[in-house]
Amino acid sequence: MSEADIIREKIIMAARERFAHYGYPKTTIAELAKDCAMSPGNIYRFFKGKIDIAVEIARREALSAVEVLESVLACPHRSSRQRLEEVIFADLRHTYHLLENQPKTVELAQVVVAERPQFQIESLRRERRLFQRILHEGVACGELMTDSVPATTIALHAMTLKYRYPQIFTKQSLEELERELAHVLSLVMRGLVVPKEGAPIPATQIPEEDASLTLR
Amino acid sequence: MSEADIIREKIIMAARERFAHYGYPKTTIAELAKDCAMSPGNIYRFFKGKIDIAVEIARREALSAVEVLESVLACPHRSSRQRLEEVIFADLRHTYHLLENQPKTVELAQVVVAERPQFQIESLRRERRLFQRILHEGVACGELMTDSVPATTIALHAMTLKYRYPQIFTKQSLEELERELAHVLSLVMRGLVVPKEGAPIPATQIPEEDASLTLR
DNA sequence: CGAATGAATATTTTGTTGATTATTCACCCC
DNA sequence: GGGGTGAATAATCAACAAAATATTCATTCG
Repeated sequence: MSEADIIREKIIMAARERFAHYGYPKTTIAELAKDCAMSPGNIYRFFKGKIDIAVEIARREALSAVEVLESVLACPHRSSRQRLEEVIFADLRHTYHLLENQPKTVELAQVVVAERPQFQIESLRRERRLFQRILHEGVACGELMTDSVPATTIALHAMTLKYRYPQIFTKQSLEELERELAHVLSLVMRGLVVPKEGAPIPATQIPEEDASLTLR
Repeated sequence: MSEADIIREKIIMAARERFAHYGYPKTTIAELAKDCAMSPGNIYRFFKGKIDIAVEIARREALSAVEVLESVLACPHRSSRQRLEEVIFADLRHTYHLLENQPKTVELAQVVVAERPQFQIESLRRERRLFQRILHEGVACGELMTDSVPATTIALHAMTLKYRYPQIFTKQSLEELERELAHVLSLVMRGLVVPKEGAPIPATQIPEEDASLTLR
């Protein structure tokens, strides 16, 4: 790691602290500079502007969130259906807890999205890719059936939109949202899962909160 | 209709005009009063406040929108599946066109919802009831299958959320949204429709724009 | 000469004031 | 006295000024 990268990290760490404690707008470049024992001007040798520091922090946050979700893929003894369901539930819980407990992190994300719409598009794309991989696997091993994996991915993603931005739409509690999501998934799975020997497709069960899937 | 009701109507009509032309915030009570050849104070004998005039207008708008959708119920020669699909497509198109062509109407709705959150809850409830009726019929006549009509209603409603507030989430064109919605509905219907004699459940076709289902 | 500074400038936010507008109410009219 | 008025008051908005902050860049430092 080059000298420059180390300084860059230092700035990011200082910003992470301040953004988390006081929020993005209340954090000034002058303060950040002081934290890093440098002049305000010097910050600009490492970042084009204040917003770019926020973008980098939000990008890492988003990447680590998807990585956690990806651990579901590696986990054996789970059907494709279970994987899909667990990923979607984990996502709901993660966002819900963020909204509840880390308002400053959410605020940061909102500022970044407002300034850089591309950021959200890419985050959503990453998540869709995860869905798509699970669907692909499921079709390959005969657990799932679909005409078109890409089309089903988009449909699945659109159908679960509400559970990706909870609280924005409703004031429902996490419990309500989970119950509702279970119904949504039950319905979807009836059209997606290959039935086993005449047995009907069972309803979705709300999975256990898995600590390893809970961020932070 | 009592004398008071007639005056009330006069105020509503005048407000409708002005709200549509100049928007809610730019319309003053004084102007409204002048339009109705009365004093500003007299308006308050018919409405508790300015916002209540907007609520009444929005309420009528919402009721007439649902009424138009209800005409699908009366229409014969259509399966329950078709009815559900047509209602959801009509809703998407209606909202999309509103957003595109009647920004002032949308603004009015936003003001009302901001001030009276209950308004939105009730509008959504009305729509859900419509879904529920179609589902009920479909189950009764053996076209649809579900464990629980109420649960499926809620699920269906949640899954199609994106198409009820298009443009708010994405910048997709109506054509894209319709294609996407068709995929969503295809997937859902596979879990909802009773198959006919071993024949697979066909994919959803994007219905014709039906002039009688297009408001205004 | 590249790295860093901090004063100078541009932009954004905040605060203040005056004007506009919503709402009330004491009073009038038929 | 029910139906209405319009001036008085309260609340909100808009325009502007002041302050704070982001960003730049000529200059200094090592």
